[in-house]
Amino acid sequence: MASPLTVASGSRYNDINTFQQLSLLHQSPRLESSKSVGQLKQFHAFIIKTGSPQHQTQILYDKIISLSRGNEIENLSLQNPQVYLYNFIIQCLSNANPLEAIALYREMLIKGLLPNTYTLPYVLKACWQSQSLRVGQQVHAYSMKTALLSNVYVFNTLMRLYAVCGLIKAVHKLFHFRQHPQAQRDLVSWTTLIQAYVKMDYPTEAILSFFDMCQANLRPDGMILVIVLSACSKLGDLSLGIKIHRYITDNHFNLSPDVFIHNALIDMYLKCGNIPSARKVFDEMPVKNVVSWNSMIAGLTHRGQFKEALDIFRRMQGLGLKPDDFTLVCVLNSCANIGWLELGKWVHTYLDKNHINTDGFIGNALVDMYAKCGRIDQAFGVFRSMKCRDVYSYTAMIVGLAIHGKAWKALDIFSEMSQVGIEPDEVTFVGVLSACSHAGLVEEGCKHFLDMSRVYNLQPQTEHYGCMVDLFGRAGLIREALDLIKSMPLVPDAFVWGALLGACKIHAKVELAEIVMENLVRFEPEGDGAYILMTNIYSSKNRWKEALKLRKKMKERKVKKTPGCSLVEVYGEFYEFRKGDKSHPKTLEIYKLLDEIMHQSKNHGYIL
DNA sequence: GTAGGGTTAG
Repeated sequence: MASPLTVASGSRYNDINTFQQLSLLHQSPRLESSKSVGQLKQFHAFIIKTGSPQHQTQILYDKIISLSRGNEIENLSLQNPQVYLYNFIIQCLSNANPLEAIALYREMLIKGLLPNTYTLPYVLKACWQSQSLRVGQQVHAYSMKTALLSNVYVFNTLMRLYAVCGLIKAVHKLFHFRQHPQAQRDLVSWTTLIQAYVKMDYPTEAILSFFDMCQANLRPDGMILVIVLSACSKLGDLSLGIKIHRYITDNHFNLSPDVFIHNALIDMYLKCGNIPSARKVFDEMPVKNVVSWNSMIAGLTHRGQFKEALDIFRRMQGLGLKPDDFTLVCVLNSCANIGWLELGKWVHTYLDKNHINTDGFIGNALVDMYAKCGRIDQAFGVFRSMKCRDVYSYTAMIVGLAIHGKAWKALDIFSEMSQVGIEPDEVTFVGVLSACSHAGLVEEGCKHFLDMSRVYNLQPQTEHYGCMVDLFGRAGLIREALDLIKSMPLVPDAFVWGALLGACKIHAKVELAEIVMENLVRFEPEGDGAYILMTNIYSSKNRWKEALKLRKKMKERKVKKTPGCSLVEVYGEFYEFRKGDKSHPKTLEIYKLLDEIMHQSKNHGYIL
């Protein structure tokens, strides 16, 4: 006779295959009249098979509780009907109501029922869902006492608990613990270990474990290769990535249509800086999904290829594919970087039209886009309309206000941030300090710089020292700027020396500039900024000989001057202009208009 | 009836 569990995939319920029908089923009296565990099992299997939404399992749970209070349980032929029912209910609740699931597990123990290898994985899942690590550790102890830990499902789920809680040492210890060698380790155990390393930012350990796994004669599957590729991405190790790619192609475990592998390859090639290979995988993959497009767009954005990223987005739209949150965040990021306000506004309208929630990533990206595209008021509007604001939202707003020279407003937002209890991070302080420096707020800048370590336990990095040097330098406090550099616990880098050289230019400190210049060239031998700035300093003092000498030195050292470039977008078309550029067909009209703007600016009192 | 996958920000 067939087991009742096979019925769900058999003939009896084949006609029921949608959630709507499932929901009707729950409202029908059929379940109420289920008087045997056999029928319950059928429903159970059915619900698991169809992935019923949580509110429906809640309905089922209530019904089962009422059933189990009846006498039917006593008449059942199952070995352990009560444990079975508890397992089932705990499983149903482990997502939607994990604390209740844990309470039921405790109830089982109090009643003297023995949890089995099915119970513990569900309870452990409830533990990470409800962040109940302590309970998880109790389950760990119980599993050792009862030898249930030797079951590979219990073992793997326990590893996952520690991985989800970020306890990488506990994951490692559990995996390698020699005192319970009876614990089986399968491909899932290795996957959990390797993924935990990747998630916790230990990509080298992930790769080493992968090699250990291969040594142990386990054959990797598609899932583990995806994780290993993401470790290569994190390492930026192209040659390793290529080796894994070759391994996949040579062994092609029927993986050729695996969209996950292809997406991971695209991400790996882009993060490792090989754009042509990423494009090749993308163009040749047989099946693409939205993540394939997102990986391309995100990867190109990450590499600073904003126009190319938006070209991919246009191709996606041309094919009528629907973008998701990831796509739109990347698109907004590219818009922010090239100043394409019109496309950014289009994304905003799209979000409104499709009733997409602008909290979280999307809202933060909108704030950043508007601020960087020069629309600080709109940025502020979006910021205020967000129901949930996090450290990223506040930072985007503060940095935006700093760029626009609205220092006091930036400081207001910063104090609002601490009032609502959101902790600033290092980037927030870059915004705060640069706001102070642009507005010449020396006292406020010093206070916030000291607060970083005193109040927020954040160690200033070279960017923060750079901001402070800039702040002192602009205010003419060269002595203070020099003292700060001398007191630095870090080696001053190009950011710091560059700020000081800028100050030398403003205040015409030629001798100091010469010393700073030497330092700066040591850090950035290929950079042209220091040479240009220094040449300008000599020229401003009419020391033409030195200026010429420096230009000659630049030539000798083969330092090339990067031409300044402006990017203007008109109706979706981009126009690039370089110094003295006369390549545009409407050059005459453009220069005429520029002259007019210069003239009017001078009339309004601007010094050009 | 149980466990493991890729892409996003300042």
